[in-house]
Amino acid sequence: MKFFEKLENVKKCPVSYVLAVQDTLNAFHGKWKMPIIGTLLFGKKRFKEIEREVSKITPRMLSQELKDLEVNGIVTRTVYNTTPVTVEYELTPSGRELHLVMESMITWGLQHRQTNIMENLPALNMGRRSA
Amino acid sequence: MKFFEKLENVKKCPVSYVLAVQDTLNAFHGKWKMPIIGTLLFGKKRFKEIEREVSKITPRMLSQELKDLEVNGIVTRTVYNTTPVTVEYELTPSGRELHLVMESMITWGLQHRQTNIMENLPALNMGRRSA
DNA sequence: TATATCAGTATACTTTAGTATAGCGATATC
DNA sequence: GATATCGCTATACTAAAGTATACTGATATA
Repeated sequence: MKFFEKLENVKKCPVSYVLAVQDTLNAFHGKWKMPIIGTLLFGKKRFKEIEREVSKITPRMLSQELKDLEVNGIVTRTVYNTTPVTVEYELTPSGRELHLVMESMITWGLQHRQTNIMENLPALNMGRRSA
Repeated sequence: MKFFEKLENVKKCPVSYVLAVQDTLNAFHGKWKMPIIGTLLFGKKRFKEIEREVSKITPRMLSQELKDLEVNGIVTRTVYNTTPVTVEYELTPSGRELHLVMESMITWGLQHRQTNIMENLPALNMGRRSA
């Protein structure tokens, strides 16, 4: 995927690429999906486990986001007929592949901080996203 | 950056990585930053040019997002002393590097659609983000 | 009998994000 | 003299995202 290496090629950027980017941003959309996916990269987890590990999330938000991720093919939900009921959430293969996107984000983020931390510290206080 | 290749390593994931991911998501945060960055990958542009090329954006949002991107070190703003005044927006080197993140998003998005389009079409209607 | 756990849902609320519309002052064109 | 362009800002609004708090029913533990 070296398509953008020649910047002229950006002009040939097809609609399907725009949709692909949108889908990816959607996977991380909102305040909670990233930490949820992050914790599930460690392995499958139950509802209450995720709730405990994702700091400050309410059950309402967790429930909503897990449904969203399920509908979008990023996690699977499995109910076990125990008492009380056990529900396990696990990343799909596609969901697990998100770690590649996260790696590119880590690379960019680290580089960006390095090149900006000298000149304009205030830049890094932007974080609308940070609670 | 093969850190996550061994999944056990995820457990060692340092705080700086979390911040890096947050910074990157921040760069794309909201409805408009992605299309703005996208259009600026073609080269530097003036305010009105961007307004024309990013469909349906209002000057209020464009102004706000450009400020945000500037403060975050992703675009530069240059004022030329012409009449009427000319203002040019351009991606910083760091901003240009975002195309790597976008590539990984394209790769994931295309793959994800391929593996999901057979089984559950409804999944791809999720798009909260799409206007 | 009282309390806790499981996986959530219900209701009401606050905060943040985005939209709609109008306007600025200087200059250039009709 | 009327209108258009430049790069925005001001005000008022709607819609979306997120929070707070309480609650469910079955079971297990104290």
